[in-house]
Amino acid sequence: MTFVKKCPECGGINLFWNKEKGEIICRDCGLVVEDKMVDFGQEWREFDSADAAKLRRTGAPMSYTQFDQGLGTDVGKKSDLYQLGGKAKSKFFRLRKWQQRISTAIERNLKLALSELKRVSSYLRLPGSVEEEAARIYTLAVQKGLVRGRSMESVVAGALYAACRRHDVPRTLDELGEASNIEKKEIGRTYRFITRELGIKILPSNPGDYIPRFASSLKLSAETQSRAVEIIESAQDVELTSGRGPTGIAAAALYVAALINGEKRTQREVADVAGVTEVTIRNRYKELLDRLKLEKEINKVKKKNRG
DNA sequence: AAGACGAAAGTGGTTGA
DNA sequence: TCAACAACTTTCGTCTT
Repeated sequence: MTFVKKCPECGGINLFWNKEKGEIICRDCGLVVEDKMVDFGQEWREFDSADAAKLRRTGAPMSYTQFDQGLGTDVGKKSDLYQLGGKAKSKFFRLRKWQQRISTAIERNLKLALSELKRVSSYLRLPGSVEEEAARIYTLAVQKGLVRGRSMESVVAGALYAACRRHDVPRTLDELGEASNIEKKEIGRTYRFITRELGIKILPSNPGDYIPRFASSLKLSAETQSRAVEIIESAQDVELTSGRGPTGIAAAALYVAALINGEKRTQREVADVAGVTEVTIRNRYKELLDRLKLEKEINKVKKKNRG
C-alpha cells in the first residue's frame, strides 16, 4: 500500500514506511514525506469463498474508540417504524425508553470525549494504535472517576499524551496544547495525575525519537539526522541526558549535527521547531562540546568556510 | 544587522524534612 | 505543608560575523 512513490523533495524512491509511527521517511534526504497514514488494507488474504467465510469478521471491529467498544446495539430511529405493526410499535417505544434510561452519564461523557479524542488525534495525525491506547486510558480514567473536577478535554489531551509516550511517538506538550486548546500546564498536570492514579508506567522519552520530525521540518539531510542520533547516543554514554528535557537535547544535537555537516541552521530556527528556547539549546550545546570533544570538528568546518 | 552568547530574575514542578 | 532545588524560560545587554 503506497500513496507516495517518490520523495517530493529530492525525487528519491528510497522511501521507508515506519508503520508504528505512521510516518513515511525518505532515506535519501530524511524528509518525512507523509505522516497521516491510514491503514486501509486487510491484514489477511482470501483465495476462495471458504477462506472468506473463515477470515472475514462480521460487523465492525471491536474498538475502544467506540464508546461502548463498538459492540452496543441501538434501538432504531423513528424512520424504522414503517415496517412495524401496532404491537411491535409499542414494544419499540418501550425499548427505546429503556435505552435512554440506560444511557448513563458515563456513557454520554464517553461518547463526547471520544469524538474529541478523534478530533485531536487526527489533527496531530497520530497512528491508530495511539488513538486506541488513548481511548483505553480515557475509559479507565472515567471508570475510576478521575474526570471529576477536571475538564473532559484536558483529560483527553492527557490520555493522548500518555499514549504517545507509551508508543514512542513523541509529541510535545506544546503540540498537544495547540491541537486541543488546553494549556500545556494543564495537560501536563492531568497527564501526571491520570498516569499516577492508573499506575501507568512511562519511561522518559528518548531524545532520538524527536529527531526525524524536527530534522524534517528543518529540511536537514539524512546524514545530519543520523549524525544527530550518534551525538545523542554518545551524550547518553556520558550521562549528559538524564534529568534534562529530551526536546532540548534533541534540538542541541540537531543543531550541532547541522553545523558539522555544513547545513547550518540558526539556534532560533531549531529552537522553534523543537519548542524550546535558544538559551536551552546553548546550554545543551555547550555541554555537548565540553564533554564530547566536538570542537575539532566544528573548527574544521569553520576553517573550511573561511578558506 | 543578524546571530550567538551569557547573566539575572522568574516560573512550575519535585523532593525531602 | 513548606522550603530548597534543578531545569527551563524570559528578557536584555554585549560580543561576533
